[in-house]
Amino acid sequence: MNKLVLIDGNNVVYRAFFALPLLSNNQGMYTNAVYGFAMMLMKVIEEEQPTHLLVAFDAGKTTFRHATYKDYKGGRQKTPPELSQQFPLVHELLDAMAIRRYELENYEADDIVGTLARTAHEEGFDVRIVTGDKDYLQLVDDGIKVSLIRKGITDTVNYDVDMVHERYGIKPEAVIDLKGLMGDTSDNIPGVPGVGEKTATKLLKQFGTVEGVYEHLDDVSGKKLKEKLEDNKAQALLSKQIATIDKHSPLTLTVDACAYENKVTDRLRALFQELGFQSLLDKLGDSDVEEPASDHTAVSVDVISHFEAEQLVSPSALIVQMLDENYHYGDILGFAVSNAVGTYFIETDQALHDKTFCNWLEDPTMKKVLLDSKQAEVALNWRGIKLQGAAFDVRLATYLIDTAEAGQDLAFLARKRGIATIETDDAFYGKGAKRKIPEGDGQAQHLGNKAAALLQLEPKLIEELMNNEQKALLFDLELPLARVLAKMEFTGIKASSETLKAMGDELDRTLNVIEQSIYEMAGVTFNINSPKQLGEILFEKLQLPPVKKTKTGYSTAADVLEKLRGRHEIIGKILDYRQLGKLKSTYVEGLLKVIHPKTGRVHTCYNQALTQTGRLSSTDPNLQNIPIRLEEGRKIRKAFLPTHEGWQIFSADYSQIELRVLAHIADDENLKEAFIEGMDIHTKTAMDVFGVDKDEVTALMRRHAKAVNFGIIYGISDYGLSQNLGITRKEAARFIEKYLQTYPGVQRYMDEIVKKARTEGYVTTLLNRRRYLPDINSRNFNSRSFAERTAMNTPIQGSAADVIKQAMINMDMRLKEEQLTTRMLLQVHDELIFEVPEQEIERMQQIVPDVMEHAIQLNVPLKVECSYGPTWYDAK
DNA sequence: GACGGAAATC
DNA sequence: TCCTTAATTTCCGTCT
Repeated sequence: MNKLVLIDGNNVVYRAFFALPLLSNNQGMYTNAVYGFAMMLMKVIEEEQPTHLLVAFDAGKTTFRHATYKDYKGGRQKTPPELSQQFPLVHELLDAMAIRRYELENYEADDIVGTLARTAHEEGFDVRIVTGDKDYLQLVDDGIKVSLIRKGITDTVNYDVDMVHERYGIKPEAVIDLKGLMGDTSDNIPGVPGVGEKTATKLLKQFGTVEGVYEHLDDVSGKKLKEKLEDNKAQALLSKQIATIDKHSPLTLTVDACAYENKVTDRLRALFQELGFQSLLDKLGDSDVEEPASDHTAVSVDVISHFEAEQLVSPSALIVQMLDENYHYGDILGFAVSNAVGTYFIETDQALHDKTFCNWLEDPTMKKVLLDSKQAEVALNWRGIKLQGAAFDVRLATYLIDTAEAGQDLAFLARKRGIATIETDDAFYGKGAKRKIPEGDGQAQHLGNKAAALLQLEPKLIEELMNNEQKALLFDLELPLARVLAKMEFTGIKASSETLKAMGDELDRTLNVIEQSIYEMAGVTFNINSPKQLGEILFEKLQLPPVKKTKTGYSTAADVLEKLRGRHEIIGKILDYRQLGKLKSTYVEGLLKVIHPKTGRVHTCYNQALTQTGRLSSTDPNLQNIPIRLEEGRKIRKAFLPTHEGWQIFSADYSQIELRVLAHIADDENLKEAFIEGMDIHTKTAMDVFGVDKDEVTALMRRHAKAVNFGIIYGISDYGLSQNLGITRKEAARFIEKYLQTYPGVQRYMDEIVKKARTEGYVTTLLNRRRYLPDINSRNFNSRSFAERTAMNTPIQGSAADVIKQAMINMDMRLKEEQLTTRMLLQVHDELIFEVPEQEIERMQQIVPDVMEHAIQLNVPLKVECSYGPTWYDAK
């Protein structure tokens, strides 16, 4: 049987808006009404399994009802802008779900619903109406049911004829009479003053309709009531008329046109992603149910076995497709090229043997638009091809425009800019274990689509960058940096598996001993690595006092255990076990797995378009968190060596770069002075804050000053500082106050940057990197506070990232200019690692500080400290 | 396969 | 009254 579901769009969207807190996505768009509406839709579709579906909206401000009664819906509050903004999104949602929406000039949603309900009912449809408006109950009939939203958005009561009778004591068609008598404040319908639900129901039970009441007015009991009815006859009849849903409105669509197929489209996925609806995205489930491929064949793709020179013009978009995230190891699945001449797909083997194509790849005058230029360059490098002419990188561009877009699939990036022709890689190849190349030749089309989208995206993205004043940031910083990083990654750093294995054996022996003593102290054997089991042992069996809880049980985090250290000797053992276990599994075993079998080197992947602050991140392996703080861990660094005998590992790190950047941005005289005078910054802070002379600064004072300095660049809270220093919150608050008095420029900066974030919605770094902070005006204290701290921190951390990125580019050029054989290997946020032949050490000690300290001119000096040794461990 | 807890870095 | 210090990655155990 056919089933039609009709939804009063306006009503449900309103309901959702007021039922949910004012959510927003990462771009600051309000989304709560859309979210609630989507939830409701998905629930109804699942429960009702409709064959036909329509969402009706009110059109414009006036309807035929205003002609009869000019105050209809008068006195209503204006729609808040936070809500009206969301209606276009609701429309987009419905389009993405391929659900019919409809509005009709002069008519309200209920007239559309009423008319369709009637016609569909006559055609034998089962009809279900979803709304929060009780007026709709007048439509209830055999085969027409109304789901009335009670509270929230998904809590509904289903009304059939019996249910209406049970609740109101009248037949559904008498609902209009009820309203005629009692009125409706929300629609500004007057009714009869003094008649409420009780009286109205009683009257209708007796006389059936409003007209019936007036026909038998004499039989009405109660003198007062009779008078009131008499005086307001016209108003009662008018009210009934207004409350009556028009079941014969002049619709321009038929029930058939509302046919609905429950399909999950890429477009919907992309929209949910854009809106940040992760939970709904998960609900959509796997992407097996896809749009028909025909939607993705708009681009005509030539599958070729070799290129003619005329087909490779400049500029061209180039897709170098891989499946494996790790481009050092992964296979290239094929290439696609799209340009003014056409769009082409070529298989990997044929491409790599095609002279014309390879020459084109290596020709710097032939401009290429890429999705991820570093990935392409490194992958080709492993195949002996030196990619040149990488003129544009969509990944980097979109990252700069909005860091929140980091890691989005090309399909999403393109769709957002009106190019809706491609599927996501996850949809096309499948994700996780199911990832594979689909049967048939669909891949050529998919990659062709991607290349064509890249080509179209470039001018749009350049315009967006221009509007943000970020063109220089892309073309003079990130894009050149990608070339430098590609080289560093491909070079890799030599790692000794012998050293690692020896350390692993040593760790195993120690771990075994500790493990046994822990079991002995506990009296049982258990899995020490399981926080759950460990919690039970410590806090139940051994009766230690729990300090902190997690969602799932007792916290056994290091800072918690540290507080229990004196209570039981097992605590120290557990901390040791944890520490060494981490070394063994992550660093010894982890690193052994990623030493390249052919090169004996470790090739990390830097993610240049991920962090919200502009820093790089490093994966496979992460070489930015190799231990250094504790000696046991630091030994891991002994496994990292220079390529050649007699060479050195050379390390150069910025001293206090973030505080220097803060001094510059805040333009604080006192803080600047400290750096200009070359003082120890923490001692200087201690002097200023405690008002003592240099030689009066105690170790404790310096430690406190250091903690405040550290906290200040993270956007401090008094609570945080008190935890860190083990002092009371009040004392911490006084510290901070004192600090900000000492450095009034910093205070001014903190105030201004938060204000700027509030008005502009984002903050920027020295080189115009941007971070949006949608939560800055949130009513939720925590979200807002977090956004405020982020506003203070991001310009500092991000500008420091700008500085070192510029330094890397300059360093790369300088090495070339001076024709050195030294190679840059790693970047660890404020530190660069090189391998240097003995005879170049002296030169490097001059060049590196020079280049790094002058990467970007600040109004305080930058300072770089260098060191070197036969292994990374010794470069200290 | 997803999630939470823990730990490593700057 | 809440709740409370930036940014990451990796590993392990547990649950579905």
